[in-house]
Amino acid sequence: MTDTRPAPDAAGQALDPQQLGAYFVLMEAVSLLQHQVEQQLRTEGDISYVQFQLLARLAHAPGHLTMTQLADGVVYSRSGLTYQAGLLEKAGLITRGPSPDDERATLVAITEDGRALLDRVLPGHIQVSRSLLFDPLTDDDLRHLGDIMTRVRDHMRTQPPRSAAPRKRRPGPTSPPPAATQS
Amino acid sequence: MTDTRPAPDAAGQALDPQQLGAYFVLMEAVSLLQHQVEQQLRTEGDISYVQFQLLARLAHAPGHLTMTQLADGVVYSRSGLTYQAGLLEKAGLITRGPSPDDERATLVAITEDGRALLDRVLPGHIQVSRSLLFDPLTDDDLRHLGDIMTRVRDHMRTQPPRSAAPRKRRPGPTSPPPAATQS
DNA sequence: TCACAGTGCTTTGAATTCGAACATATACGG
DNA sequence: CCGTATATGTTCGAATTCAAAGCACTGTGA
Repeated sequence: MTDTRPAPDAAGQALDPQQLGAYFVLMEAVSLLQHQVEQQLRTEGDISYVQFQLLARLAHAPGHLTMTQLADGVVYSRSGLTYQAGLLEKAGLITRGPSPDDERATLVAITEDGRALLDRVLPGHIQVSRSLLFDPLTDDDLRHLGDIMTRVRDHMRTQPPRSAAPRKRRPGPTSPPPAATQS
Repeated sequence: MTDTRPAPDAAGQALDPQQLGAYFVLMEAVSLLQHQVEQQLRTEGDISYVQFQLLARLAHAPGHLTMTQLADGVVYSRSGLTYQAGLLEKAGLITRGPSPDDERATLVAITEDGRALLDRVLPGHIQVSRSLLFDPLTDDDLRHLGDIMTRVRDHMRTQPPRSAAPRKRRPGPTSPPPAATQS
């Protein structure tokens, strides 16, 4: 076998096969889960997983949310959100209106129909998740999994800019050259 | 099924809030991770995550793989794989050829250029994964995560057929299939 | 040999997604 | 008060994805 394994640049360690394996199996399992979940949502509520996420976040939000807040919460590009919001508004599941404070902002809220749809699909959604994800896990596994992923999520949320924000507020300790975009 | 009618608002659900939380945070964290990883692969190797997965699987495979084997391994529709294989072949990263045994089968293999590309992007790929995923985790966390997701993956792999849309059991209005679905 | 079901892959059409460019609105410095 | 930079949302074009339909081959039974 050709062992073409060039030593990684400077800082390179031989990659932990255990880390690599955990990472790959994580991505694979989530992909599988997402496919099944998507199919379930489409069958029962005729919505996609993204739309489900949007509705769920709006349902849990206190009042209205701006488009950017919503996109950030769901890990989504703003243009993609515009598209989905158009669909959801046309379906009567959400409302879009101007903000009294900022003329440029658009406030989004869920409608009663949206809440009803969410309530209708949620049980089945949970059932699928349970049979695929929770079934082979013990309570301890589940607690550990939630704990682990929460830490990972929080860690990632502090690191990178999301959606398309070039620089909202980025206290980067090692990013002095913001690539002077001046003319 | 019919008595599951909890209050629409938060709180009272027959659904485990802990399960739900673990599930949601899992999906969110993986989404974030995938976005970052995708960006890294695009920057360093000008490939998508799917293409990276395909190359990685081919690199680890003993010889050639059929399209279906490859699609199943990567959680992918076969038509989508045709598209990506076309791109990868055009880029000279893989080869497609007929099978000596089955005329209808297409055997796929990675080229030297493909291996070289993989070796070039892998270190950066691992670095991103490490800084985002492994960094906030202990070795024990990582071991547990790999174990958990492996079990979940295996569990899901036994349940539903992926990619290969079961054309075997066509639920036609006539001629009920006489079962006996054996491999 | 022939018909027919089963398998492997590709083509097609529609839907979804993102990044870049755009129009508008706000904040800041002079 | 103007001029520039920044923020917000939308539009546009390109890329990607999937399911359904189609084509080609295989294997089995009559």
